[in-house]
Amino acid sequence: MNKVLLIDDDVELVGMLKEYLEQEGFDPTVAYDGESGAAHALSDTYDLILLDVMMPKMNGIDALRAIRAEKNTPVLMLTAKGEDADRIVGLELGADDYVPKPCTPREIVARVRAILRRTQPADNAQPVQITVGALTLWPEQRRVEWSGNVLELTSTEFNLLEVLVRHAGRVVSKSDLSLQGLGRPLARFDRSIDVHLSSIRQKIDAYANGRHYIQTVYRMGYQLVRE
Amino acid sequence: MNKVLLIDDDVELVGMLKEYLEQEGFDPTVAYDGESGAAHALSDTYDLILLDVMMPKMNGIDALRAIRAEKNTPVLMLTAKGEDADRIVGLELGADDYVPKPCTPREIVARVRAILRRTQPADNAQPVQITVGALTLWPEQRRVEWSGNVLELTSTEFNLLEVLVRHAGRVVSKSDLSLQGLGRPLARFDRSIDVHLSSIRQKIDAYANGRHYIQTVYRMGYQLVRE
DNA sequence: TTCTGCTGTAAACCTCTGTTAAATAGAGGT
DNA sequence: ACCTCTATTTAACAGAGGTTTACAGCAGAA
Repeated sequence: MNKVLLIDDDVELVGMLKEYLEQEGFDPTVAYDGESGAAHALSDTYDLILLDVMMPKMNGIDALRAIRAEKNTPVLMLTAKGEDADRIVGLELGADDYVPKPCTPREIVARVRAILRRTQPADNAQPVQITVGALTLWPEQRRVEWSGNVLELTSTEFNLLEVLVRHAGRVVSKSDLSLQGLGRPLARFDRSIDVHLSSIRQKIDAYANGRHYIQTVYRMGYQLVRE
Repeated sequence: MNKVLLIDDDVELVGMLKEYLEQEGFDPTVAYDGESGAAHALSDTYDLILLDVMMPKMNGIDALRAIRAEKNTPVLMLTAKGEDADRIVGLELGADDYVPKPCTPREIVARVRAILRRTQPADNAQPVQITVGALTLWPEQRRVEWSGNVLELTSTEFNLLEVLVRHAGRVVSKSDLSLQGLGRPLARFDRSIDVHLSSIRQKIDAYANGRHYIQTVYRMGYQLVRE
């Protein structure tokens, strides 16, 4: 359930929108001016903030500025018609999107969904970080560390190690390694996998003392041992 | 699904653009001259019309005039190089925007989205701003910042970086980069992508200290690292 | 043990990428 | 038309990365 902070002084709109958001499976919190809105935004963690531009006490621009000074929560601005200048200011300050008012709750929720889709990857998304023993691997950064030390791998070496890490503790056949790591089926006398594994091992050995973390399983493939 | 009418006699561009529009979730209809284009526009209801200026039978200006006589459908004009006068006329006649040719499908779709955002704020949700790590990109304004510093990119460099940003954390093949960023399929010995990437990297390196944010994945493509 | 097929690794070889510079193509101005 | 400025593509070469080769060492079977 996504927490949404709704900052707007239009009581009627807020009431309607809050109801609509609840109905659509969100968990909305409400603030009626920029000051208390910003306070809420900073004191709690929200998945998204809906922020009106025109408001008493502290307008949306200043509220956004206050929020952005400390947090990076996605913000969707609600702008009244013809506030074209504000639109640019809003964008420069780092609002993620804007909806021109007047608009229906349906339109707003569509935007909210779009932003959340971007900011929080769906469930089927892969983990950001995979750790096996002393080895930690970040697929989206193509980065590997062995107990804090960065391993300087080439891209193919990284691909192969990634496959092994994802199947840690199980034997991975050369055929699978070739398919997933090199992107082609294993040919009859192809020794590439062996050669790459050899160099990966050498790079790991620089930090691992003695133990062999990548084991060869005769005629079966390779396996990354998990502690 | 937004219905888009595409009126242009450039068969190659139309083919590519149609495909691209479908891919991006639009429902394109095609006409190859002004006369049949205007007929389509008047006989059916579209959310937007893409209209080339230079065409056989009836040019874009006259087609626009014919359409505007009866309908108020948003129109995006495609103008060839140096048709400066035509631009103004086009806008005076009530075109909503124009794109100077040559341009990539990507650029056109960005404009289409911008217009639809104004005319029907709901469905075509597409955030105004995309942030990946220290990098923030505004597709509609064709503007990029690296932690507050504006990156002065050329048009092609921007296109390529935009593609990478939209696929942040995943590898994008040179073939896709060429198609989406340069608007043409990758040829056998084409090194353009590499050269552009090199200069984008240099511009980023001015602000990034040491780390490589655009990684090369040997034989696969490039990947923008995601924090 | 001895034979056979598999694996480890270094080195040769070849392909791909990074980068700079030169050539080409456009756009704007005179 | 011609020149100028800028963006993009092509060309060229150095260097990094990947594959193949070659040979030594190993594992398992007879």
